[in-house]
Amino acid sequence: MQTKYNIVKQAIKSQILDGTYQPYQKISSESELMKQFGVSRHTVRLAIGDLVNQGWLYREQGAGTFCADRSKEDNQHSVMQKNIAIITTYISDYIFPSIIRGAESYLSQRGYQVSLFSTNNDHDNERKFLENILTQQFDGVIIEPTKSAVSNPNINYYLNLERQNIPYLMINAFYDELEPFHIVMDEEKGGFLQTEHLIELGHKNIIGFFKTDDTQGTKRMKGYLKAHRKHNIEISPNNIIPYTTEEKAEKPIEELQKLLENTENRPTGIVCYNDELAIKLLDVIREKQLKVPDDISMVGFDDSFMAEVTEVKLTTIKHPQSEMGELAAKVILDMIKQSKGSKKQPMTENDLIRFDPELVIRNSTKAIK
Amino acid sequence: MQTKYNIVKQAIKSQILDGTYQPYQKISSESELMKQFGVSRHTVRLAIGDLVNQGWLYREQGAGTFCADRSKEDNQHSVMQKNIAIITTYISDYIFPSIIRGAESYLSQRGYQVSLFSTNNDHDNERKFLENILTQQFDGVIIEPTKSAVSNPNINYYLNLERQNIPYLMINAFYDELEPFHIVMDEEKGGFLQTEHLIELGHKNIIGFFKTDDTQGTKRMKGYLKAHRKHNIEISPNNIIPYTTEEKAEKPIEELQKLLENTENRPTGIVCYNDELAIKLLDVIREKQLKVPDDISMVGFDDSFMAEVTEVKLTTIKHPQSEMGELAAKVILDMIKQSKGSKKQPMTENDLIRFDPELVIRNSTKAIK
DNA sequence: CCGTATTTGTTCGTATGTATT
DNA sequence: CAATACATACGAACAAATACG
Repeated sequence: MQTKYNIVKQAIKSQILDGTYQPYQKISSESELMKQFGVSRHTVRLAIGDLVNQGWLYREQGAGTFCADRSKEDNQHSVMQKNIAIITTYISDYIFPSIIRGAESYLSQRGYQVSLFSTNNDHDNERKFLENILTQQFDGVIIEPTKSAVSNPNINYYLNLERQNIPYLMINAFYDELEPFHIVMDEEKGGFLQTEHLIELGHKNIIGFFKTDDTQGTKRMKGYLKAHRKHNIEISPNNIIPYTTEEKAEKPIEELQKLLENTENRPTGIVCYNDELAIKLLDVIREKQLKVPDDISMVGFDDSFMAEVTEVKLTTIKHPQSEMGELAAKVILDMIKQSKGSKKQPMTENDLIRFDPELVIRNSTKAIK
Repeated sequence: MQTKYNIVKQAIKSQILDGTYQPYQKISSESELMKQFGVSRHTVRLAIGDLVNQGWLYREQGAGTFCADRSKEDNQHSVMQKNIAIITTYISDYIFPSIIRGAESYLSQRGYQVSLFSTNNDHDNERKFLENILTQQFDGVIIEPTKSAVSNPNINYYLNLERQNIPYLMINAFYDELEPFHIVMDEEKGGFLQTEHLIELGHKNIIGFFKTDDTQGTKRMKGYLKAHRKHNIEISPNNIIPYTTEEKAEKPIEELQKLLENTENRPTGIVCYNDELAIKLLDVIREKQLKVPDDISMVGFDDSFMAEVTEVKLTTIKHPQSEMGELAAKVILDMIKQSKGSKKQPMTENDLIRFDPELVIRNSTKAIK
């Protein structure tokens, strides 16, 4: 017991216990302790190392060694695995697997474990998962909001996450009421680019298909309207076709069939909510013996693998997919670090990262004759 | 993570997890480890120190360092959440998201939490995840084997899962040496059906593209050969084109381009490893101004959404995807129940479930003139 | 039981790298 | 950019406990 490092250890521990060092307060640096106790640096490090392992102190490279806060010493976190939860709407949706991949690979390389939850766009499921996450020890949560355009009944659960100091961030969309940290695309600009591209090619009769139960769809629609206004093109209300998740399998197809039967005033351009829909509508157009892009131009959204799968390579908007996932992973780890670093950052500036959309021109669009 | 002491640490931990070191067994002495890893004693002691702190080892002065017994470790597991791990090769691969969805929805409805790991078809990653799973408290594991056709260096980890009484099952393929419970398709029959379909349509010159670093590919190839033999059709060795995961982006495309240049003896049928490849090869055929199915018939595999995405709707083999995931989830829960029910079932009968493949005929195949 | 070799424990010195302020 | 503080790594020495012939 009379080892030098043990003496140093006891001395430091005493100072913690008698309140000389308060939680989050910096203790003497290693070189100061060397002088104080007249021992080598190695000995000091041994002493501090033991105290760190026992949860009395924590070290920060470049900054110093600090007194830990043992007041909220819930569980045995020291040995616990680091856990991140990802809540998505649809696991097998064609975009989200890539986002998950980006996040999973970044996180697992850093020793985090990723748990996956899929709401199937149902608020009840979302609630169940949030309860789950609150009950357990998750270090952070990445959420793709369920039905982001309609009001969310689970707001309280998110507020509870904040209260429990569990960082979360939203991806693709976010609930307005919460003003959470979020990573999204500039959807409105995306919709604008889609539409303006067609307008610049001379199209005037442009149909827009938008899924309007998430904010992505409503914002893309806004961009569609904006492009029309900017170029002083009149919009027929019939040219906007909104649909919900439940209707997505049928309604857009039926509506397009109706529109194409009207031979005299047939639309020449189509703005699609995403590539998936574009591919489906392509089939409708083929059935009517029409050609893309000769008879009708169409623009997709997401630049998913689907864009290059058919004989018609889609003009579309680039979605950063896996980079977005990786960034989300990076940001959530930052947030975790900050939330553990004592005082909360006031989050003054814009709590968001917005990706700029980019038009990828392939051959589903063509200038009008 | 690439610090020397961390390398030593991981190496020792691996040997604990793969069973090289059993509880209470003495590990190499510090001086031996110094020689083994070519590092200083200080570094070795750092590594061992960490592992001691984490409860993997314990030291006895004068005697040595020993492997700890973690089996009867405290834990309030009874209150713990139920956890299932899923290890896949590629998260965003076009089939696997559906399988995961099936499993996730079944498991989460029953209060289990699903953790996801993606190996990117790399054995090192697989090992890392297995170590992870062994370290924590998982109730069961669903695994899509990485590079199932080549011998697996992580067998010891699977054996350790058994030793720790953690049930696991394999999906899509399995490692032969382990004889694990597994859920697969009858891949050979699938390959047979693909090929026989073309033969019955009068095709004789049929190219087969097979990814041969997983067992699915080699078995489908076997079916391809069997169909030829059954119908007494000679096989040119040049008609079989094997490729590995690493080559999949280039080799099949280049090989097909070469084959199509040979105008006098052009193949009339193509059997594809999967729909994804079929779609890619379709592009090659289009470039050569040839038509599917008029000039060339092709058969895909998996009946994924890709099969109906182009103007040519693929004839393909139906893959049960999400049902397979759900079944895997069901079975793993059964296995967990059994493993907790004291005595092990002898697993007498066939420890497997095999899905029967089914041909889906669309319009990428046509009788030869 | 003794003595010696082995093995871990403690301590010092030195040097270089990397993160923070 | 420079100074500061912790992180990693090498080398050396002696102490204390243990194993074993």
